[in-house]
Amino acid sequence: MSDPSQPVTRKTQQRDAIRKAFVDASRPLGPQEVLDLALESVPGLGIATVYRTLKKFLRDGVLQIVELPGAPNRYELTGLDHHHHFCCRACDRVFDVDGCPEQVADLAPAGFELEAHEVVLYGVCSSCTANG
Amino acid sequence: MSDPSQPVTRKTQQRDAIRKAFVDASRPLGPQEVLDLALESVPGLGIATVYRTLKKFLRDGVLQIVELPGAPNRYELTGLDHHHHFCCRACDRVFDVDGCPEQVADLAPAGFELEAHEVVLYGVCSSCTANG
DNA sequence: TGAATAATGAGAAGTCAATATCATTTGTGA
DNA sequence: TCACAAATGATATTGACTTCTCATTATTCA
Repeated sequence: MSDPSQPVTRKTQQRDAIRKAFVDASRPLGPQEVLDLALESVPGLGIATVYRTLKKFLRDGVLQIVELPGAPNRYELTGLDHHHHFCCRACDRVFDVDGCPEQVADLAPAGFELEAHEVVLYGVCSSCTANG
Repeated sequence: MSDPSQPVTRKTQQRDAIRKAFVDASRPLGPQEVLDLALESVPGLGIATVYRTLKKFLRDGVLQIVELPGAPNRYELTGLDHHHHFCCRACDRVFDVDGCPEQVADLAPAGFELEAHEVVLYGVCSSCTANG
């Protein structure tokens, strides 16, 4: 479990706050969003620590990257069921979407080896629809 | 047809070569790919001209942007039928994929307004499969 | 509690795609 | 052919996101 090439991990307020941000949000978060949310728990938290922690959580398998077209990377907790994402064009937040169109696997041209796929929905989320 | 806010458009070797690159390739191209392909027609072509021309072609409706997760923008000719894209992880080229999973429209959560969607396939293209 | 050292915060520095600058070249209509 | 202005090529610059540096702080365990 311990990797001798990595220093011993300590438990810190900052890391707890960052982990908590993901658990509470239940949606993919970008670095700035993580900072904004975690600042509520740890005033003074810096963006550098957010980036460092995201990187560490990736290494540790706590988080995984969510890449979206034309947008900076988001991060989400690992271990979720296969799902896709909805980007709200009004608030720029990203939400999880359950399910997956089965025919996706049939789209690949003949002779192409399909290894993975992404489905990204765009529109307006329910809270923006209500408030907008 | 002519926009008085824009200078008179001239016909140049460079623009012809860039347009030709898209027609010949029949797939989305990134700026560097465009440069590489168009250099065969116009030695000395610069990357700045490629960017300028892509922007102009976007304004003119000749090209449209293809945004892909975690990758720089590609561009493709407008007027194609609705389609999606396949990214080859070996050669990093992007190919068009005909068709669309119909159930995509059903994925959006209740209360969310779906306006558009993207489907991106990842894998190995046929030529890389053959040569790899 | 105290030494060792991991972690942090602030700001500098790096990356990389995309844009701006400017002297030179080239296309176009007269 | 000429004169004007659009277009180009080389390069500097921007802008955003991310990483690095280093002095300081905080955690851990003997």
